[in-house]
Amino acid sequence: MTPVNLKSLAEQLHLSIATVSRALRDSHEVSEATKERVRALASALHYEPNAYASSLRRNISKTIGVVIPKVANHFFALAINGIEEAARQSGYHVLIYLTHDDYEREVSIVQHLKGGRVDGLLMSVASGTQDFAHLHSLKDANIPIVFFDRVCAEISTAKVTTNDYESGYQATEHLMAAGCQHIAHLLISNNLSIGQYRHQGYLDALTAHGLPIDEDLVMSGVMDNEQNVSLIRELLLRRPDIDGIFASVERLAISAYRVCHELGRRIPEDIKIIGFSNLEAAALLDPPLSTVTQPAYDIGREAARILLRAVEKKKAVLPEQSLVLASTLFARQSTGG
Amino acid sequence: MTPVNLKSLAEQLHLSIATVSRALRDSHEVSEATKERVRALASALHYEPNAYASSLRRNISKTIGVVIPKVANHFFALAINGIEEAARQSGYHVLIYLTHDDYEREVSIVQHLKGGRVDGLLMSVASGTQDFAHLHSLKDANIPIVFFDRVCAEISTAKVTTNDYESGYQATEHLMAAGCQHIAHLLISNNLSIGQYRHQGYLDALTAHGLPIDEDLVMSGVMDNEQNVSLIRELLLRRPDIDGIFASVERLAISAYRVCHELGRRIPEDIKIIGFSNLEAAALLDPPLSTVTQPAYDIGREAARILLRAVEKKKAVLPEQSLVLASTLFARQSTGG
DNA sequence: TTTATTTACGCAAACGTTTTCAGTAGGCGG
DNA sequence: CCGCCTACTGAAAACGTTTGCGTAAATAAA
Repeated sequence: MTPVNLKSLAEQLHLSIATVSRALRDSHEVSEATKERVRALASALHYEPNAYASSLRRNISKTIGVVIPKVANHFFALAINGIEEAARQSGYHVLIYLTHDDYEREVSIVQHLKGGRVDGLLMSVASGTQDFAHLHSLKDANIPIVFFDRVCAEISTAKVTTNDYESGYQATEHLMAAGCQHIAHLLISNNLSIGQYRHQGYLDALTAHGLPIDEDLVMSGVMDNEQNVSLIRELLLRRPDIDGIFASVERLAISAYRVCHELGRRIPEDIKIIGFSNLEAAALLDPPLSTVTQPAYDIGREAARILLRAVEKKKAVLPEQSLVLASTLFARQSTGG
Repeated sequence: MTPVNLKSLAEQLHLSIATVSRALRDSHEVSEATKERVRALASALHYEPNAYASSLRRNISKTIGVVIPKVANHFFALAINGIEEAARQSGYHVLIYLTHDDYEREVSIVQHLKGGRVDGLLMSVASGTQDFAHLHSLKDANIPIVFFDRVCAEISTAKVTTNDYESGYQATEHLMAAGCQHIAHLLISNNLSIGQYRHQGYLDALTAHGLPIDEDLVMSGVMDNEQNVSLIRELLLRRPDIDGIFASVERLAISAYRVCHELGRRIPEDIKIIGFSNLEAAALLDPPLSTVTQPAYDIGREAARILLRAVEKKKAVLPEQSLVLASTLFARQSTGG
């Protein structure tokens, strides 16, 4: 049971290792006849080049890392789909890491990745991340990084997002057009840039339409869903005047639904809800949920493409660049239909 | 800007490469004092060992591959979550590959993985896969494989599933208890073992309760959702006597909902529906969907644990072994409450 | 014919790590 | 003083691949 590697192939073909290697990489330095012989034997023996030897020698891993908070979330699942597609097309492999929105884990993951395991990194930062030293240090390790969705303003590199500000603005405007006067905003932990942009859209929309800004109507979600349900319940009980909810993240919209059902608030009669969401089943909810739907697959795919272009050109540091893909607002019954 | 590797560390410390390597791996052959010096410098310079050099030398990649049909599916998303957790705990990395239920892709992926990129493989087979040569050949490459959910009966190895037969039986029984007499079964492409088990449960439940078996009520889903909607519409129009639907895969339950809404069939008054599903929002659908919910996270985590144990022991081939984790039936309004 | 040039291949050195095998020094009993 | 053991360290050979350089033969240019 001799191993099937360049050496064994070379011996059987009475060629040197170098020639076999070159033949398999289709080098012009090898005659067509020889290439044919080599390829024939290689495929007969099911030769697969050792990825690690190749990576070590060429200092290229043909692998990208994807660091995201979670995967059990339709947005990220779709994004991974797009990433995998782009990677596959370019012959790259995809390593997945979940931070669970934990800063320590994020740091630890990034630190490990500097060992050369990946040629580049795609990332959506954890909501708890405030210090970006671990990300800065990637540049020293010559690893390009592209942020998607949850970008990091402090790092100058390429970023792919959706039009968070406009989407927040539109969603709020949509609620106002439906007659809402007291609109709550449920947002994700507020040190995330996307939360800030969406929130700014919400604020500006209110102001533009002459509604007062009331910070008491703004709620930051936490990690735990049950806790979010409690928080929303408290909010709705404390402020019975709330007649509209803008949830800028899917989980919070779902939690808001639960609370409304529980408290007997009718949607959309008593309270209207719109949420950022990629849920396929949004149209089947009771009632169908109006959504701002992000082009998650495209965001993932474009982020990966940008990263891969940089990797191929060995550009460790990407120019500050923002690609913004528009979200779509689907008006359904939860905002009056 | 000298690279920070064993060689540079050794030079700065006036030690040999060997000693530095041993110190970092906490070998007993190195004095505590030396270890301390080495560790101090290593962490000061943020030394990260080159994963590829290490993998090449030790013939161990500390990486497992996960090959699944898709990720934009709550079951697989949760499974990945469990897999990542188990892998992280053991210091392993996770490579993700999506087959999109395409046999050719599955073969190509598996073939590439034999290059030593992974120490082991977790897999849910594509629905189109009929030939298993590519999987058999993994044994030659010394790569252990563990199947989860969509297992492959032809390969003898460890498998982690849910109790598909019993779940199909229970779901069907649940519909009958709710008064259904003409129960359709929407199942995933029928060469998958899980589809067969669930279907057998359905059949046996019907027989056990004296209902006739009618093959015209059994529908195999396809890849495209829109096409599934058409198929279901045809079925319901052709057989207006259908008063219960057992969808043994989430997508088909969602599609069934769409068709019922479209055709004006009331759920549960006219037709009752239960589906395999991991959708968090199932309880918020219109009406709340009764589900058979699989322990997706646990399935992923346990499959990974079994695989990792084998990998650590360098057991390339795992004993035939089945771990069955029970699903839970949640009765909601779609079957009468 | 001689001299360039091309073509086709081999040698050997990397890449960074792990590990086997030796080797040195000091301590200790005899 | 000799031999031996222990404790530490170093030299060097792997792992499988890629690639700069050298070289022989074959072909083209002069």
